[in-house]
Amino acid sequence: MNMKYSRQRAAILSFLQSRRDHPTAETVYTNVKEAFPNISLGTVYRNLNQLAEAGMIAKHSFGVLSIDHFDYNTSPHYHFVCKCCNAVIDLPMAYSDFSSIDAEASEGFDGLIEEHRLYFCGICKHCLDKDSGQA
Amino acid sequence: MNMKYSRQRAAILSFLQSRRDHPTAETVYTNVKEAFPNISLGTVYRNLNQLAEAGMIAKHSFGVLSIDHFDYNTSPHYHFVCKCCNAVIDLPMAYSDFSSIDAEASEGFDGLIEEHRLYFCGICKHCLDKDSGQA
DNA sequence: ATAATAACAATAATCATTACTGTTTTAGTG
DNA sequence: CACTAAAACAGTAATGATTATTGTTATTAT
Repeated sequence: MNMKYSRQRAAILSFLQSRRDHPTAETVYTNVKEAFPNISLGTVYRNLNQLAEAGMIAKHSFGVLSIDHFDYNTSPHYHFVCKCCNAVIDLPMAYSDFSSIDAEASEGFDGLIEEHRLYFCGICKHCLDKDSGQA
Repeated sequence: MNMKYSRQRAAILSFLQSRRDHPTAETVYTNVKEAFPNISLGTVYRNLNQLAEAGMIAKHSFGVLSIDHFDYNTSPHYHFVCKCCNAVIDLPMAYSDFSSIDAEASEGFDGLIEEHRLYFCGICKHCLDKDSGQA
């Protein structure tokens, strides 16, 4: 589990830190490629997964999307996914508002509930404006 | 959009109806194969998606799982995913208990929230019993 | 019975992600 | 500072679930 420093990983982490829009591995790749022209997509995936496993970033897999998204913000919060442009957006709603949800779900259930996964779907502001202009 | 009858689709639907455990396309395939030995996996996928689009079954994609699951029960309800055996289990918790969650999430958010996706993760009864026996 | 079209089986293609291979970096030790 | 073991790299091949394509068969309405 010894994690050695690498300039590529530092660049990946620093890029993620600069973004609020939960980039995909592909997006990280094309951006970090500017500083490291022959970085490999596999390297990006490997480092993103390592960083996520170390708890330094978060990896979000939404059922409605086929691509994973990565987030520098590891504090628990909820997301919104636009079914129109597939954007992933942070919600202002506090995580603590639903902290009791696991206990509620446990009632009448035999297994051990450890966590919940919750996100919201709809149409983002940008797509709403765009579509109303077309109608 | 005209949907013609097919014995294969009827068999797929009838198999799903007989199960409460949200089978995967692969499981549907191997089971329907008994009555239709040369049915194709592509046929199973196509029909499952058609049935889901027609609202006759539900398709569940969980971010923690890489495989889709299909459900004859289309009434909205929540699920539990075992991180040990990957089983998908219905929860007794009523869907209506969280019907106001979309409105809560909308507060302070610009876009249009149309639905939420919620499921729970942990360890199922079966795996809990199995693991305690090993320790 | 016929003809239009949906569905089929078989197979190839897609796409995100992971695994493999031989080389290069890193970091700890003398 | 050289040396060495382990980790990381670039490049590329493989994986696995799902979707698309193709030529044939089944369904349904006239």
